[in-house]
Amino acid sequence: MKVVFFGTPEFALPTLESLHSSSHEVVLVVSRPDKAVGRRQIVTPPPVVKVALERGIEVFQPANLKGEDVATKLGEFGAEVAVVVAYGKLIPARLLEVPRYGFVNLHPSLLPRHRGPSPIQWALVCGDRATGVTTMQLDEGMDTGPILLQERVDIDERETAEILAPRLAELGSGLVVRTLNELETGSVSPRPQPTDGVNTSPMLRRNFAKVDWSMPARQLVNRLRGFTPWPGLYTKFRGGRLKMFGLEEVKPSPPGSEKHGTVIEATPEGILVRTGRSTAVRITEVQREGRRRMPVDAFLIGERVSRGETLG
RNA sequence: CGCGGGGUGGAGCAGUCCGGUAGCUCGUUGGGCUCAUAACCCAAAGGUCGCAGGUUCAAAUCCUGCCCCCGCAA
Repeated sequence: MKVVFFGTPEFALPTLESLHSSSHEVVLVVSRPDKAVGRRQIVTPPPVVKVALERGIEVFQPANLKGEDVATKLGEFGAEVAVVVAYGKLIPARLLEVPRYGFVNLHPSLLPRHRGPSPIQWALVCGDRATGVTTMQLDEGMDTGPILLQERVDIDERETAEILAPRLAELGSGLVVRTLNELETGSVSPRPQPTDGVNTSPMLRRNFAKVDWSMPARQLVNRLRGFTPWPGLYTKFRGGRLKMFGLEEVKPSPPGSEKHGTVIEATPEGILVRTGRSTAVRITEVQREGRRRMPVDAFLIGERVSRGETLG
């Protein structure tokens, strides 16, 4: 099939690559405009654009999809199907009818769970033991379209979004190719999403990174897993930010009734901090502003932290 | 030119404003104490103070340029 690919960040790369080397033909890549990126604010094309150009695929980066030219473009390139993987903007309903096979979307969750913009992260934050990838037919709603294929994976207890995302990207790339194959042969048909277990999660925000020590330990650990590498998790420490990279639940919970965020103990093993519902966490890896990331024993040599000090 | 912090023995930091023999904690090595120890005591080794240039009698410290790391913001 002639495919128009909509995608922007790294997550979309495996699917683009898989399609490119499949029996289908990627005739056009639609991506978001270049933007200023990094510490120096250098205007850079999205990952998908870089790869598309390397593969000699035509690229289109409209500021928005509302204009007439997008539908025209799809027609021009003879698109039979559009594949959307983390494009970054809602596809206007008007466009959905243009390709014969419509728009196929890869969504990295087991829909209808974790609809919305950051399903991988929220699966971790929620402490899910499994997640997956879903291909679906886009409709005018937000991740509400009928399901085509779905594949489930277990989540490792220590896994972070940084590890899980590429795993799902890889898994999803295969699923997308399979979906197109089956659409072509007519061996798959869209079925409506179950009405049970619907759940929509919000976009991750920068301010989620500030730790709320009144949350129970387990939840904080899960948030760190989901928020790695972005937006991360930090607390206030002596007037600056202290990013946390290693966090574990302390079990059994040490007794005591300190206020949330109080240091119970600081040893080379870690900084024990009181958290919600009488739980506690152990911080094992940190990074101060302007400093390098380091294990907590190294941190404690330069910064004397003692019991009773409060964080946050 | 988006804002800002940092680069000092193996590790983490202080010293830089107000130039004048490089310091702290940890680690390492040797010795001691001890039934014993990751604990304690004593001693030692280990540094072109990111790189280059400049000012000065004298530069980690002041000036200029460059490299690298990081926080914020996007």
